[in-house]
Amino acid sequence: MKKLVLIDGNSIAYRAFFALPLLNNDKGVYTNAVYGFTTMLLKIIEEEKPTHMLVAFDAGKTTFRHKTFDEYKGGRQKTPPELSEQFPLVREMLDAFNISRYEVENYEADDIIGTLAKDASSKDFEVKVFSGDKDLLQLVSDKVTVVLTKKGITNVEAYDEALIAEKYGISPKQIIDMKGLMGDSSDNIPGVPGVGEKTALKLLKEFGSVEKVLDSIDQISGKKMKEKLEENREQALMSKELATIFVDVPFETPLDDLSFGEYDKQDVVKLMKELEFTSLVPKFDTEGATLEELEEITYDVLDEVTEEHLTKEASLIVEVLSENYHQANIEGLALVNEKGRFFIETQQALKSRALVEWLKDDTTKITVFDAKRAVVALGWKGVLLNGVTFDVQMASYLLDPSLSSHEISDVAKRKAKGQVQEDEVVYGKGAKQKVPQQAQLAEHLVRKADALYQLQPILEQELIENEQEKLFRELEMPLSIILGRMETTGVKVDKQQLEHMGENLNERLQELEQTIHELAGGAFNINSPKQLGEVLFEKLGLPPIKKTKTGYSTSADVLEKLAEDHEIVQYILHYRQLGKLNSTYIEGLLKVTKDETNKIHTRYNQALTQTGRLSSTDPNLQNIPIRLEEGRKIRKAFIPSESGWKIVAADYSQIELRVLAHISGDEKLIEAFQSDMDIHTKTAMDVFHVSEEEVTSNMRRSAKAVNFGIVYGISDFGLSQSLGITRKEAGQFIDRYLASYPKVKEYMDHTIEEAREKGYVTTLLQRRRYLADITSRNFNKRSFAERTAMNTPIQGSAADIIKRAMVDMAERLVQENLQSRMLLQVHDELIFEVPENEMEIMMKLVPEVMEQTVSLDVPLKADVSYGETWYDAK
DNA sequence: GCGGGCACGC
DNA sequence: GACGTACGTGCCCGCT
Repeated sequence: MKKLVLIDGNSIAYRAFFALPLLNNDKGVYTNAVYGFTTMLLKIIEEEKPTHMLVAFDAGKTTFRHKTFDEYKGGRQKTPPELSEQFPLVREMLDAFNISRYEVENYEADDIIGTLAKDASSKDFEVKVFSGDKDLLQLVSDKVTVVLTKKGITNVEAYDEALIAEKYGISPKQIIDMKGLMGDSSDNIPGVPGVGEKTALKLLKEFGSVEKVLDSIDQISGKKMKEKLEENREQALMSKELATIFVDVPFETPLDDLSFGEYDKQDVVKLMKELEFTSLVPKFDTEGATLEELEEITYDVLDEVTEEHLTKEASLIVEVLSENYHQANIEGLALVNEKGRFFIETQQALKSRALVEWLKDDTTKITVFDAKRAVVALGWKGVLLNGVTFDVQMASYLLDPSLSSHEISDVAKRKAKGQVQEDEVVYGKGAKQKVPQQAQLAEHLVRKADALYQLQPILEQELIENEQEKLFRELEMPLSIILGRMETTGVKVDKQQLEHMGENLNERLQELEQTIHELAGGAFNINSPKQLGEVLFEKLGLPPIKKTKTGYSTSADVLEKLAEDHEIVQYILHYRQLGKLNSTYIEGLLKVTKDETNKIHTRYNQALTQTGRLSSTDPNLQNIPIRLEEGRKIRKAFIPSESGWKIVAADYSQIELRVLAHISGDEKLIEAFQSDMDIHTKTAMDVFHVSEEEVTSNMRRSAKAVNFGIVYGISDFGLSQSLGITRKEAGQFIDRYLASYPKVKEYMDHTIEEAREKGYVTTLLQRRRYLADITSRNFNKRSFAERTAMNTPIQGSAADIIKRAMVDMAERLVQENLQSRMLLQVHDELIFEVPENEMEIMMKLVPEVMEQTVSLDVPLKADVSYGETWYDAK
């Protein structure tokens, strides 16, 4: 049965406003009425489950009732501005929920509600009216219930005919007569003076209506009462008229257009967050699970998996909830293929011979989401997953790395395939994350697997259209397995070494702290930029060189400029340096080192960066210190996992600039690399027009900074910062560089042009990056997009190359039957652990594979070294 | 739990 | 001339 909920918008907003303290958010906007209104909405949606809904508002000040009685609603307090300013927000909230709202000149919300209640009852709707106003009770019928707020806003009472009879002893229609007699001070309806609720009810029970009471005045006992009624005959009739809800308001919209159900939950959450209704967001999310109308999905829960259920092609979910999938719990599995949709409980799955064999089969074609996660999580449980051929997350990432989410639910939504709830909705997040009961879990996993099953051909087609199929199949998919193996292998650390360094650092930090506090003339938290700023720039009166949003900048480049002014500064810089080492690297690494094995298992994110590089987390092993000797010593703690083995490290020399030489075709650059010159010296020669002998260390330093800028796409501003020169000088520098390498200039212009035409740039192996801002009228946005257009093919192609080298290298290790293991990748560097008897071959093989993995117009060069620790492999 | 400031790598 | 300037991760602080 259809159910229409009608809400008296003004009344509920008023109630909410006065029931709740005058909350405001941090922008100073009052939100208490919106908040109360929203909680009421959520409650109504949850409890009433309406199929149709409308919120009616009063429009304007005057209504047709004012023609009858111009003092109607007179003497009423003006709506406080703190409330009236909230009405637009209430409307916004309703729009987010996609709930109809209506207001019309001349009529009150009551009249709109009355009109619709009448119409809907005649069409066999069940109608529920929500208000704080007793007047509405006159609408009650066998089809219409009126819910009145009692106390606060969510404490309500539902009135049907029986309850009205019980409370007042009259029928709903007689509520109007009651108002006619007793009046209503809040609406300034006069009624009959001297007649209150008691008398009115008594009269109505006896005579039935205002008219009949007036016709029968002679039968009424009490002289005074007779007089009052006689004197106020007209006023009583007028009051009745004023209290009568008008049920024929012009309203064109067909009832069916008031249907409620589909709306964008994101919009609601966004608005709730804007208004800082953070407490409602999770509440809403869990309700959202039932709000979103998902079509039913059928599936089987398999207690026993047999060959019957397994086919060559399938989609698979191996649900790992923890962000870190190493040694993680698997919550359940789901499988979709032409035989059906299946959920398998984890324990059942792991002990099913048929399933485990199927997972191990490398001739199957399995579609998953985040292949590495599934393979690694199963791997830790001793189960091999070998048949993955399609990773939906990876496909989505390659098709457009700029998309902020490659979650199944988002990809499904984007491609309009499959109906999936967001993980966050099903599981919650943060500390409140938990696995739902099996039925809900099973359905969620099956829906995800089903979506993958449907998404796979679509994404595959798009990859083919983009000419990215090869990148996907031959590079990223194999690489994901290789990375998973590297992560699982882990890298061994010398805990005692770390602990020893930690003790030493702690001692020195204490001494430094004491010195700094003494020089500052008091104790403070050196790690707090706020407190440090106060000490340096207020207490000690040093000149503040730079400001941040929140106060003084105390960054290293600022402090370096102040080093001459006060002795304290050098100690602070040193304190910072050692503090960083201690907290991030010593304590940080010890925290993530596995106890039994003393190994660290990082995770590489292969579907994140905009350029195609990897990133590394938990811990990040791509930013272990190297520049300063003090920090570099951390690397002494990274050791081979087997005795007698060594660490071998190989890094590409100037891979980005070689890529630039190749794609620009610049003869001078190519020639420099073919003759294996020091590229920064060469750049200095070309930019400053001097011979090799004439290049000073300063010139080389400048040239190096320019090359750095080219590689990372920095601006003239960025270059000016790194060289400590003006922006103008930096700009001239870049111009001179481009004049020296005309083909580079051509490449830069060409790639920007291409980005403008196509909307994206590509790398050597067809990786893409879309640049929406390339046509922006905003200079900054456009400039940034242009630098990105120039830089991404360089950095991205370099990423392509090392990734391919990793795939090649993994293959060669198998081919050559080597025990050596690839452990880490740091953007242009690969780290291995190698047994003694393979040292000779690896020292030759690794650079060879890295150099030969692609053939460019310039040679690639990889330098290789080895040692007992990562530190020593230099 | 989150944003800001800072610092590490490439 | 604007206005904020390679990316990514993680620590601590200070606020909610």
